[in-house]
Amino acid sequence: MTTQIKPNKKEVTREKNQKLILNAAEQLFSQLGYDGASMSMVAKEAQVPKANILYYFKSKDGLYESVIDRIIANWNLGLDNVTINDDPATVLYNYIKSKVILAVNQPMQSRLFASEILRGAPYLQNYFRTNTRPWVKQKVDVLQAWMDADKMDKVDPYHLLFTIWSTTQYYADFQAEVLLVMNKLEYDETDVAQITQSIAHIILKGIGLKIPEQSET
Amino acid sequence: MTTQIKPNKKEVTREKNQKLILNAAEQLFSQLGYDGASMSMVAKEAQVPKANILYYFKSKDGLYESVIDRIIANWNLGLDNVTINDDPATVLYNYIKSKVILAVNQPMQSRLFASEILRGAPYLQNYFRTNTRPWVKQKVDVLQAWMDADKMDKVDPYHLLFTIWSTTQYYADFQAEVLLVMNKLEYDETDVAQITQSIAHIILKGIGLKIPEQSET
DNA sequence: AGCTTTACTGACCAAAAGGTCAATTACTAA
DNA sequence: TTAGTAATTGACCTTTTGGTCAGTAAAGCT
Repeated sequence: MTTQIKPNKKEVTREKNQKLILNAAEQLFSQLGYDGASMSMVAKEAQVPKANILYYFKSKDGLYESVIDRIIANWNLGLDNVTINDDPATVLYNYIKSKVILAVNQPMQSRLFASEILRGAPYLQNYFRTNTRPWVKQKVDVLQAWMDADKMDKVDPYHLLFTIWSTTQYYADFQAEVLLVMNKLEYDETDVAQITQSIAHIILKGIGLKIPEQSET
Repeated sequence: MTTQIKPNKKEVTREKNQKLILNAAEQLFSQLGYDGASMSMVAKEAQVPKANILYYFKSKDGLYESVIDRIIANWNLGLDNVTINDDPATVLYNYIKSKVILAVNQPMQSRLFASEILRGAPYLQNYFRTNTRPWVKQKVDVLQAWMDADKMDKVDPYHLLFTIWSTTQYYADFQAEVLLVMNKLEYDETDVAQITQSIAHIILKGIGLKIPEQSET
């Protein structure tokens, strides 16, 4: 008898409930912020007794951390495996494009991070230190190498990354403003292309690159 | 006897106290958000009885609105009196520069707006509709005219404005992230110039302009 | 000085917050 | 089955929340 994959009803329902709770919490936290969302709201939204949430996650802080952890787990900073041999224009164009798509289609997570950072990133500090910082360092090195090889303009690589992040995330975090200013109710199908085009034009040309002809993902 | 400018002690102290309260509230709201800051915190920070705040501002909402109103009153969207005859490079360079200075030196207000917009801009909707939207429309027209006159690249003027806003405000709203990633404790004197230079290089070149040699304000 | 009116505020309140816990229900394994 | 254990949750607790109000102090006016 080999150890079977026991279905274990307990674990199954627990995992199901936890997912339910985390989904509700993610939505509410991203919509109302940490202080704006209450445990009872989460309980109601997830259709689960409040005490159950506390039982699973110990505290509101614990729940919040779990929400953040789950997002991080599925988080892809992009630009994986870039090397100095890659073509900067293609790489950066695809990066911008993917970030715009994320911003328009899944703004919740971006907003949760944004409100976290606005408050000084109490829960993300560690993540930034141990993950983002090394990641950035690595990309900065590649960018610097491209610049040294005269493949692109010499600009501060950190600020270049911030420029890409800010311009793309803006459409998620400040969606309300963008829509109000443009007098729209929501983004439509053409917007992703339009936004990508505008940002890519400015940034790529801005660092001495050309938008690649046809870049398939 | 002409009507004198009566010093009126009552009004004087009231105004002084209100300013005290508004300052404290602005700081706390921008730091902790609407829900994160409580009336008693504001009272303590302003060194004023809580009931006094309620007496002046009716409710927490009222206080919050007053804070926002005061910021808006001193708000300058910049780019005043731009016309098609101005030089795009100079105008945009100065605009970027002034926004970076603001972001680095007075991030509080930017953050307050940011957290407001993140939540769907419940209190700013009206402002955006009646002020920002017309302002943007006007600038967009000038930008469009410059493009039509081949003074700069043809890009969507709305997205160009968003690009300028996002890149500059990023250093205020996401200061915590920027500092963590760059491994700094705070911005130093050289950062303003460095940031301005990087952003201006990318954006101006990105729309076919050159950074003006020496632009004094 | 005395009277009126407005400005203020300490004490209080109901509601909602996050969190605890004892009692009750499942499951599981023997 | 059934005993044992873990999962669940209704009721409850404390603290804090935004907000009220009756009483007091302070101007202002004549």
